[in-house]
Amino acid sequence: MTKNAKYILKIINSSSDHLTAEQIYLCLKERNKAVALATVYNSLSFLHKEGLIKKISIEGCPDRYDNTKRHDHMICKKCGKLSDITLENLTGRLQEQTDIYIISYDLKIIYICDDCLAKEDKA
Amino acid sequence: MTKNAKYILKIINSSSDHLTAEQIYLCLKERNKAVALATVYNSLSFLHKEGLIKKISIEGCPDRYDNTKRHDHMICKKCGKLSDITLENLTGRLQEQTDIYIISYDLKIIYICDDCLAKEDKA
DNA sequence: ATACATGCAAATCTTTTGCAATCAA
DNA sequence: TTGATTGCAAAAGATTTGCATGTAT
Repeated sequence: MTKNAKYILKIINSSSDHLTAEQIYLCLKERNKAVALATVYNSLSFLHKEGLIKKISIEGCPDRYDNTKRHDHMICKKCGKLSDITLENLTGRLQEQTDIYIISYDLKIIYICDDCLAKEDKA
Repeated sequence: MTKNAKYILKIINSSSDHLTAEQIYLCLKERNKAVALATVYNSLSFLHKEGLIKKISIEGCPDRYDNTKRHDHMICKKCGKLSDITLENLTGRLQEQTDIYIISYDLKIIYICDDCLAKEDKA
């Protein structure tokens, strides 16, 4: 694992946001650890391949990177905000419904966040 | 709804595959309904905005377009093949676990398809 | 006549790659 | 010294946009 990959992993694991490659790049720069954006992408690919980070693809947005602690995601239909949610043993519940062996899953719940609900109420 | 959008919607609804914009473009060409790829994208955006089609984003692949009949997806971890699966009232089950009002969800189950399992067994 | 739909090319954005320079074992 | 790591620029691939033209109401 390279020095840069380590920094990046640390950033991802210590952030509660879901960072894009660009944000991670800027974050490294701020900490005076200059790297090329291409190197960030390369390191992210490596970390992802090794299963050390999770990659979240959302249509129309750059990919986001997340820690691997098990949790699911919710996306606000209005503003696109991404937040975490943890559901109880969903793999088990899914597994009950199919014979196929489920390795893992990727769930995004679509909802409307409180901010957007408040805005709607006003209108 | 424009003429092109109608054709495209028909193609998506009558296909059991999950087509990319490019495939839809080629499909139209075959049927002698020439359109520009940009127009396909524009029509797809429109259809998606109107909720008439579903968009599936998978990392590293072009987006795929799907009919809106409720069903979920499985992705083979090895070969990336995308298939359909229908789960019983998952929204209800999810809703039991959270107070947030769930509009819908997007689930991808990660598994290993039969073909890839067979290949693994041989090796 | 007006507003929308189209085709084409060019622009954009994210991500990957090639290659030369650098670093570490 | 050898091979991996980096930075930079350029390429690649998917999607969007600008604009001039065409079409339908």
